[in-house]
Amino acid sequence: MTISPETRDRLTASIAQLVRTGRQVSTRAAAQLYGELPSFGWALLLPLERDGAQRCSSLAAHAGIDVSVASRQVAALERDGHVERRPDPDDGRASLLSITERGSLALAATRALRADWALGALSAWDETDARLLSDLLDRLVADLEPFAGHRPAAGTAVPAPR
Amino acid sequence: MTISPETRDRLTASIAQLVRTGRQVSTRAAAQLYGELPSFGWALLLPLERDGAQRCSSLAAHAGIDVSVASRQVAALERDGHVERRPDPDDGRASLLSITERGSLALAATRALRADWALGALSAWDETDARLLSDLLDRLVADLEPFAGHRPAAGTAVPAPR
DNA sequence: GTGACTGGTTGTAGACCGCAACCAAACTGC
DNA sequence: GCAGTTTGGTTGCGGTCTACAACCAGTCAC
Repeated sequence: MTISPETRDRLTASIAQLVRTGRQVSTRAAAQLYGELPSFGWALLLPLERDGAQRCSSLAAHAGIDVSVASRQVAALERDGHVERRPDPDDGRASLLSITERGSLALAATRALRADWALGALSAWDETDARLLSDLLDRLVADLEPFAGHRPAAGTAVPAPR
Repeated sequence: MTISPETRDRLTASIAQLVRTGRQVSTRAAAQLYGELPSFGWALLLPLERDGAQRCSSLAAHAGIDVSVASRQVAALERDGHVERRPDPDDGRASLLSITERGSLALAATRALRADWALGALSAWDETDARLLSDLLDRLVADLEPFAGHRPAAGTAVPAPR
């Protein structure tokens, strides 16, 4: 036995609520969270800045989205000059994407905006609670991951989605 | 000062990750989470079952979506016989929505499916951790709420989204 | 009764998403 | 080296979820 049905319901309700609120915040407080970047800019530019130039498929995997989606988003970022593309020397089919000066600046600006915003939204939190929540969330995400990513492998407890 | 920048970044990253994973789970594990209901069925039928017949606008507010969206979703549920509509005796413009027998059964079936699913996904959790996380999440949602709901009131620290 | 208000519906449009089809480069075997 | 297959990426298309604006009809104030 793991957790009681009541607690399970409460927990799933809390999660659902957070997901919903998160979506709303990200549309309402868009200016504070995105800056001049499009909504997906953060998720794509951050790995580029942190891990250096990489392929479109790598970004897609990292962001947990389909390559086709990443392709379009990257194209948009490239149009806006936040990202630049050069042919991969090791493989003529692929492109290596890297963040531009302009992209770095935009990312930094967005980071600062987010910091300000978080300062207001999380003012009631102290260090230990925040860390505790973060740890628990990471654990939860890790447990949920198998049900999210890569479509269910054959023979798993997870039947085909439809 | 509230929490350190590092912790703040970590926490926001954890939240973003949960939101993303949550979205993926809800598409991948759709069959386990929704049953025969459409994706929005849970959010609408649950309040109807718990609080009894109510108006469309009430459901919308509860679910945190626009009335127009709720109206369409309710129409779909009504077409499928999960919900029925009768004129509000107190106000001829409004309809009172209530869950039907069929809706109740579908909701119960979905609830059972979810219980099974959660049993697997949350098998590593114990009661105290789950409660703790749930409490922290609720607190977080409460702090985020002002930035989510009702468009920013004039004179608030939150400028117009765009 | 006339005018303002309000609950709800519908038209329209935008943001994301994934799948399928496709192109071109790269690898494989012979 | 040349068919046949695999692989990185792009594009076409359709579906879902969302909000806003325009609108209709019933209600309320006076």
